Amino acid sequence: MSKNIVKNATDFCEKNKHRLTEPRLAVLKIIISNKKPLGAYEILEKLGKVMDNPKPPTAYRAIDFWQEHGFIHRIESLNAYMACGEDHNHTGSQFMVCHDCGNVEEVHLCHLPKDIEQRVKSNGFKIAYWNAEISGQCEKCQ
Amino acid sequence: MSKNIVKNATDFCEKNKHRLTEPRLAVLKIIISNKKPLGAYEILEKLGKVMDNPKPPTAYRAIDFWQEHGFIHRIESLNAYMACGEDHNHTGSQFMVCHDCGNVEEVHLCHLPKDIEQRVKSNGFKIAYWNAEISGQCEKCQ
DNA sequence: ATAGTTATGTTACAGTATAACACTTTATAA
DNA sequence: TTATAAAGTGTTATACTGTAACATAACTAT
Repeated sequence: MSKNIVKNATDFCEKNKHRLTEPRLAVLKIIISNKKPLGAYEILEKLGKVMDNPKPPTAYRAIDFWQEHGFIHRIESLNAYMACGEDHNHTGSQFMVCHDCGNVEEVHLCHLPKDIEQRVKSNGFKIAYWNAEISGQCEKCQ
Repeated sequence: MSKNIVKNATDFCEKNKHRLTEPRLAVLKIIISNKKPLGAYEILEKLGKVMDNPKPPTAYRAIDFWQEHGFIHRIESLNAYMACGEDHNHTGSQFMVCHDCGNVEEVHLCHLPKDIEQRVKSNGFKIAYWNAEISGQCEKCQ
């Protein structure tokens, strides 16, 4: 599973002539190997166990890179990042966030639900992508 | 319109025995009187024209107060706050965010769209509220 | 080889948010 | 009616999150 993401990322970089550099690979692995979303400075700290004294921009650049290309998502309400749970590339992301245990699970929907789409289109708005965060209690915490 | 919100807020405070203090009222008015969402430090700066040298917690406390009670919403992707565009109280908020002009418009949907609800329920997740930010281009910017 | 491009290393700082504690105001009730 | 509790503010300091800017290195393609 994690291996699969790394494989996909490697292929992606080759195909698109992006460099799979040390900080990029390390940051991706750190994010993949955590079930819960990680803050940038948590990532940076873990990165420090693998690189010599990395600075914030090193972490942020790698985070931005993977995010731009859809391998990780940012959970806005937590200022945190986690691996994309889908196997295909997509911009925009939807999550269930458990406010008891902090677990976050992706609920990806390829298409904007009709109800919203209708409302948005009636405003003449042209959708690029959409993010949603659904807060509540996960099954385990009930 | 703005008057209406202040009226609603005043009534709300009376009914619920919350105090409509100077910083609270001033912050609400500042947010109401701006069409676009404002950052906390923008609010703080404007607050400084009405109060003597207010500090961040003064602004944040008032912001948190109105947000908790549904009078304003936070736009996570912008770290900014704007008045609720609906006339009724609701937690959770949905917005269209124009990435050209920066305008933000509320598209409130009382109920979570069926597609999402189904996905979420199939995960055994209990929804408390949900936020969405739809990015794209507003009508004017096309 | 050399130029152009992509990416990193580093310093410094900007922007966002909160902990903690002393003080004031308001409501409650002994 | 004063004492007490509860709600809210003032203030200092600091924590957390993110980026600008510039020098250097590593690939790419002639």
